[in-house]
Amino acid sequence: MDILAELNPAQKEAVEAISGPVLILAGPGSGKTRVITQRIAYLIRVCGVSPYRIMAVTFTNKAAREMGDRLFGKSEKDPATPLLDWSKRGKVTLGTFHAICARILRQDGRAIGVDRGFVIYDREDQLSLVKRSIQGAGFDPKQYVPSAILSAISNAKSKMLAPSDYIERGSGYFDEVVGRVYEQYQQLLEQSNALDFDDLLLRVVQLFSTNAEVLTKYQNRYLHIMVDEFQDTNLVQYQLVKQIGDKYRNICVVGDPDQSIYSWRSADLRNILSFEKDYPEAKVVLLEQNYRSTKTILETASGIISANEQRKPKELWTNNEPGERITVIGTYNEQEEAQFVVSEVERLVEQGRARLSDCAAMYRTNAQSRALEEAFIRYGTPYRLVAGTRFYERREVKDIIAYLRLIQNPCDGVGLMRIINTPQRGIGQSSLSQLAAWARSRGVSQFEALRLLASIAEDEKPFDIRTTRVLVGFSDMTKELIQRGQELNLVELFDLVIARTGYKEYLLAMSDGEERWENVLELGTVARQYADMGYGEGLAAFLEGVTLVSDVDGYDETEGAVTLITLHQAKGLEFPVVFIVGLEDGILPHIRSFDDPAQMEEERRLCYVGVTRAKKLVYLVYAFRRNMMGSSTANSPSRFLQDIPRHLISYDDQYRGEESQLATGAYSWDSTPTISVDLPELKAGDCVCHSQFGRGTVVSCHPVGDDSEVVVAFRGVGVKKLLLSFAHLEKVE
DNA sequence: GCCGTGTTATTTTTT
DNA sequence: ATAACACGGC
Repeated sequence: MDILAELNPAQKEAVEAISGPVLILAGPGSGKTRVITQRIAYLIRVCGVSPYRIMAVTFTNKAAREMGDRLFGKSEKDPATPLLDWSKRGKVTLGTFHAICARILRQDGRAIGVDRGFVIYDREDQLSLVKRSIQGAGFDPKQYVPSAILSAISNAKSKMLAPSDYIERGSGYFDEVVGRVYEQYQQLLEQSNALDFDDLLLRVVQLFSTNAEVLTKYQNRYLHIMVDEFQDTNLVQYQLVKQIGDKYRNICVVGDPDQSIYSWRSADLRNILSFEKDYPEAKVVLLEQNYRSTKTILETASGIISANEQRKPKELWTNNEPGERITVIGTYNEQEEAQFVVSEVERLVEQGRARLSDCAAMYRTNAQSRALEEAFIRYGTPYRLVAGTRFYERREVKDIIAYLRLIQNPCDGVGLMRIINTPQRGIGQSSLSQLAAWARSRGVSQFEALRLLASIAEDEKPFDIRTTRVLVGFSDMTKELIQRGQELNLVELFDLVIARTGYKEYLLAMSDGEERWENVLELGTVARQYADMGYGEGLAAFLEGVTLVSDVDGYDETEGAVTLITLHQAKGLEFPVVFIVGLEDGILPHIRSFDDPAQMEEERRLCYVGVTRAKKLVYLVYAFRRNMMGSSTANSPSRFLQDIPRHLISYDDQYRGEESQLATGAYSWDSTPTISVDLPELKAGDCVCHSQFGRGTVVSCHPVGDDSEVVVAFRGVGVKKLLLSFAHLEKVE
């Protein structure tokens, strides 16, 4: 197969420009992922570059996996003809910055004192460490918001400021506090043999700048480096690319300034400018032809983004059909908004114009998903929430992970504190502070203190008999787990942890215990994938995997359900039908960005990203009233709507400012059920089956208009209110 | 030390 | 509206 066939001239240019730095500015839907994959294939197949010498950095794990699938096939016997042999998969360095850096540090971190067994702290772990650091630095933990301090610390790290730099540069009281806490925080991290997300990157930069030998090794290896979503990289990431690519300078970065939406995570658009400055010989390729959207959608998006002032104008164009006009619609409140989305989806599906999986509803904040979910449940329309309570953030999942983490790395202080009394074993606050004080007086970590406690003679124990007994009991248990861990594979170890801690019984005693236990079992399924790796190796790989996952990683577009997703998560995805809800001033743009023009522009880009996800149909929905945190507020339609040329909108008489037209019922949709199968007669106590929720028992059933509202308690799911005509309930005997 | 109740902050987005 | 958190009684 000719790799260059079916590429347009600009894409071809981007693929063929293999020597020297390249900057690809790629508009939405311009085939940039395709260009990157073809480029890799071209390097290997046509130019004879060893796959081992290529690094490709993606924004999410999912993007990495997909790129791998496209290049090498999904499995050894993938029927689709991939561009390259399956055997070459795994030879290309392919992953997120964080995953790649974790790998480098396991390999070579020793050179700067990073122990091979390090664990990675996620945001929750970080927050708990910040709380401890606030205290450790001598401040009142109630006086400061840990998340604010954490984000200041993370910001500092993204700018490569060490605690001492930060304290030196800081001005004012808050900076002083942050600096001191940062100092403590970093110290605690080191004691715990742990790295946070920022450290993963930072330590590699440090490794490379202090250790010429290691740097040279990587520089010699990576003949070609490619970075996707370059507009969302931060300073450290840029530094990293520069370091590794410095020898061959075959660096290809791909991005779109208009889709930069992560400045709050310290992503810095200036990286694109710096690139042009640092690599003046760089070839710049513009990908401006859009293959994704209709003309109407593209023009809508252009209308929205053109209003940004800090921006280089560019000309996107498409050969696609003009398509249908977009729909702008005002509803009374978020319930009506959600109802509109569901009924419109149902209408499109009935008319055969879309499948459920073709549709996505996007929103600015996670909280907005609730109203949508409720409507989808009531109508019985299958949906898929991309980030509910995230699986790996669930308490029970994190507990088990903490046990496993402690086995890999007994220094893990945050993990230890998490599980030392979970399940409860009588180690309360006072025991803990005694232990902490004793550990400090001995100059050892708390975990070491436990070991020490177990070993000293009965009559010399520093605590009372009861406290000592529980602490030593815990110490013995972890000791056993760590020892047995040496000879067990991950699944056996997993089971042993649960058996030895009584975790199952602990969960099942809770009211929602079954559901939680299922989550633990689910985690066990994940662990199974690592069972055939050697001890340590499997455990480390598992822990790394579960910490670096993102929500979109588990997202599967083939599922027969509507996607509910934040605008941020939607980046890089596409759908035939897109609903953006909450198009109101205060939501999108978000109220927190009102006072900063730069942030305001980012909100606009976010809106742009949403619209450009769509292939065929776009619905922009806003609500007149919205309940937020308990109270109801009235919002005006988003200012972004005003920048859409009128002739592109099919239903635009709503938001011209006349409040009377915003009343409920200003639009209509078919509220009568169109499916006229024989509905089952249901009464309390009946067993029913639902396509999504499975088996359940009817709690109550009463008529509402010519329909019935059924309340069902689903096993392991909870109690749901459903409309009989929509829910597709089947009666089970 | 545990468990219940009342109080409070929380919500912008996440590798 | 909800969940984490603090406080007080057992």
